[in-house]
Amino acid sequence: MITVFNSLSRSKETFVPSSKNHIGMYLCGPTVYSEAHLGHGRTGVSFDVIRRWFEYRGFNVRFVSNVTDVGHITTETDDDGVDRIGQRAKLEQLEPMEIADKYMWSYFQDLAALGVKKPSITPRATGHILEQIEMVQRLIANGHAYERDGSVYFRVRSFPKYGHLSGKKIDDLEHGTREDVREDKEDPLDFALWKFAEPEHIMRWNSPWGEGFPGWHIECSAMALKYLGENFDIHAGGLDLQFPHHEAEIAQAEGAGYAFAKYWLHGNMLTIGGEKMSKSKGNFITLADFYQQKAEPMVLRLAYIQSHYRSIAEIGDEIIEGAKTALSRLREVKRELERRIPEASSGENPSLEKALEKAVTEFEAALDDDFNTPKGLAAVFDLTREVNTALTAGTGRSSLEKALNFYNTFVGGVLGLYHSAQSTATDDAQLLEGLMQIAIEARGVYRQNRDFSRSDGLRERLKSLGVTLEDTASGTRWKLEG
RNA sequence: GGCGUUGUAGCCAAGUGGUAAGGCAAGGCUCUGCAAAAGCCUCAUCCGGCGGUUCGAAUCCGCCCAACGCCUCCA
Repeated sequence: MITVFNSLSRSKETFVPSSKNHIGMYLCGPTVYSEAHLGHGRTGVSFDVIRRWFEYRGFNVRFVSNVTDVGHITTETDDDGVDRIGQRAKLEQLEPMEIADKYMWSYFQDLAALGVKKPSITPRATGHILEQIEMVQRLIANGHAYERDGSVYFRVRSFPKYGHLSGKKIDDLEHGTREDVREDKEDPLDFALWKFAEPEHIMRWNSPWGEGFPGWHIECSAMALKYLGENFDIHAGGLDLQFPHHEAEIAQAEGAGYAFAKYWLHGNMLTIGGEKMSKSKGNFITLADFYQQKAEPMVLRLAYIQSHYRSIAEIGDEIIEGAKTALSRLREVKRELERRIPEASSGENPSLEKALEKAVTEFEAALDDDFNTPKGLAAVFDLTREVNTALTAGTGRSSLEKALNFYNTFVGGVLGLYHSAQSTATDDAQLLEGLMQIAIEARGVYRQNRDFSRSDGLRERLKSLGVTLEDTASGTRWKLEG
């Protein structure tokens, strides 16, 4: 039984899928007008693990995650509000669509490096203009929307549930709203479904209301309904999208007469120096820079997973350093299992069997409980100590095989921590292995002759190239980095 | 101003009524030619502060302090 924290009820609920073994899940993706940063990575990884957990539990997940490639206006109230994609296009002297494509692909690449699985479907807003127009028409017909000078607005007051998801009262909102509102709206709360395109606006489409472009919120409603149908299971996104984006999505979908998502999941933000990392604050670190300057992607993935997806997470250098060591521990135990299993004596190792049973039980309970990855990791590390002890004894092959299976299933399959970025070509890997054997043999001769200055010198030179040698009872082995 | 979240060891982070998981760092030890890896041991009488409820609270209630988030584009 899986329990999920549903933002709609603000409490943990038993997850009841809409059909026995199929789950529909929608995740709001980014607007692709600049490089993805650590925050995008966190949301990607959080919901990737959640998706993988559902799959582990036997569900077939249709995971839809969009990319927003229409440039939306920065502020609705401001006349000098700019279209971010258009602005960037001018800056880089490219077509708006070139900007969208450029950053969409870099986003995919940065997330793929983190081991985030591809969505089942990645719809783009510009590819669903018709669906959005149709939805706006339905909203007008239902009395939830109205047209003004080529723009169409959602009539927030016509949808009493507006504010439920984020726990906001419409009347409180109004007080906080700035007074410099566009006069063409009936109510300052109303939001745009379709915007009239000023002559200088490049991205524009024909519509029943003239040339314009869709509002930000409508794409997700339209695309989620198109690919997941009514009443799908999960709608997810960053907490910063809860209001107004998700609130608007619900209003649009239900206002148009459709049932919408049953569970709303929100991932929390990342902070840097105690402050939220965001594009608007400019205090972000891009994923690409992180990989280049700080650590490999898997270190970041582990750092993310070490905190719960609903908690605020601070990503500092100390955490990254810690994650490096912890990741290496998880990799080493798996490698050592693979090395030692062929030569281990057959049979079971009773204490390891017991530890395995405990680890599986605890890991499953942790992930079933609103995807508690830090708790799941604790179970993994507890087991790791037991496995290393068993490896020293070198007995119980069948137990060691079970342990290896644990790492592959949970650490690799569910947590996704064994994804390797460096896809060294097979030929190169074989060459490297061969060369290393020669180096190790040569050093072995020095060691046999007790010529330690030479053997240590060799080890140092390899170390400076990023190759570490370890002398063990069963011979010398090597690994890259660290 | 409105709504909300958080405060657990040097750092990160679970726990959320029954007496403090896990990771990193630090110190000691075992093994080893040395190193690394691995293992063992140590490392919060205490969970922002003050009161209250209870046989019993980090966990529930109240007040206070601090930080952060949303209310505007944002994962």
